[in-house]
Amino acid sequence: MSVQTTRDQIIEAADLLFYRQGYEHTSFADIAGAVQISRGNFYYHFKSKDEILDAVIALRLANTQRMLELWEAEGQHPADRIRSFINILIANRTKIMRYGCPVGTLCTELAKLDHVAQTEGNRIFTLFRDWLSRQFALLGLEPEADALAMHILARSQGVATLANAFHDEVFLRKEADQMGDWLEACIQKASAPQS
Amino acid sequence: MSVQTTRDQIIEAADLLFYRQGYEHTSFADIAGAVQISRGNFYYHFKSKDEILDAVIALRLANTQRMLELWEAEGQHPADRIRSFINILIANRTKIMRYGCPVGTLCTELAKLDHVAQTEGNRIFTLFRDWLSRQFALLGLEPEADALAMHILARSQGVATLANAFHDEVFLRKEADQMGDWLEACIQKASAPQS
DNA sequence: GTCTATAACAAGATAGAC
DNA sequence: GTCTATCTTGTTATAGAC
Repeated sequence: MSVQTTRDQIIEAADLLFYRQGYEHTSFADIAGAVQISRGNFYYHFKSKDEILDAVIALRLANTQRMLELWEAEGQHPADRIRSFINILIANRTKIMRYGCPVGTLCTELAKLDHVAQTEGNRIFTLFRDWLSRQFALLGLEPEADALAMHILARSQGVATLANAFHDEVFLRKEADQMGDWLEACIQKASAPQS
Repeated sequence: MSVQTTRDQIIEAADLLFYRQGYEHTSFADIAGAVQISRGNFYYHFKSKDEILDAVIALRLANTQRMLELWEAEGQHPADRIRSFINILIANRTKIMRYGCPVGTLCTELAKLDHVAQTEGNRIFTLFRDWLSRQFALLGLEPEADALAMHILARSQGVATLANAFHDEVFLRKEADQMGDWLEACIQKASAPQS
């Protein structure tokens, strides 16, 4: 791991705490404790708590972008890439069952707080949405590509919410499988002649 | 409207505020302001904020129970009853787009706060789950009834989350329609011979 | 100039005594 | 019902170390 500036450490600690405890429930004292610096020292790096949130969202946007580009490079077929998306439910199942989806829970919280960063937070969703939409378009499902992207995005959100509430891994795996089946049906439909 | 005790007024006001602003972001002062009583007087009725939360959850449990019994009485066929469930997305679309699903957002917040009332809050989900499961069983989908209940519950949660983030009514309506289609396919499958 | 720690601030919270 | 106590929050001011 490369050398981290104090600023980066703050952002990283805040990122983790915002995910685990929520934005509002995380105080400067919490972050300061994690980074091992004094509370007041924060203000050399950030002018306000909102600014830390902005930085965390920017980090998540960058990380998401990078992940999507990786999936794009790794998956030859668009269907493989969409499977990479479905697979995050499995790969992150432990965290999801404990803390929910990082994107969904943040956007939900910001909406409830009527926070100014709401729009910026939703851009993480938009990143997934547009990327998925492009994959479905590549599958030849052009006119409905965005609706299909929103559909699978919603499915994953719902699964995360219930897996979090019920701490149910069997349910999570079963639903992920069903999303895979649904994808297969989409591909079949794309390669079938127009009805 | 019948006469309300002060206690009932507090619970009702807290119920609304917890939904709109979230539990943690709602203070005693907020509730007191809504009910037009002094902060101290509140103490006569509730010893702590957690106690108000318990009462709010109890109210929501009772209201949900009543609603499910109504759907059961109104709908002759189990499919009609499940359609009543799907229809709440449409009926409450304005609130959902502004504040999300009352059940999902509360359970998500309590999970993040690691709150003691988490288990009690999840019982609202369980109420829907068991009721839906019974309806699917009545449709003759016995062994998979609970999985189907969880599936449609997850779908509705995902739709609420994304409709809230994107404030997209068209999406919400389209997904509700698709849930209706999915239900039809379930019924078909139930009446078809074993494969 | 770069970074950090300490102290104190006002506003807000819950809790509770009277 | 009023009034207070105490704690925590985000924030600022200031002073010191590298």
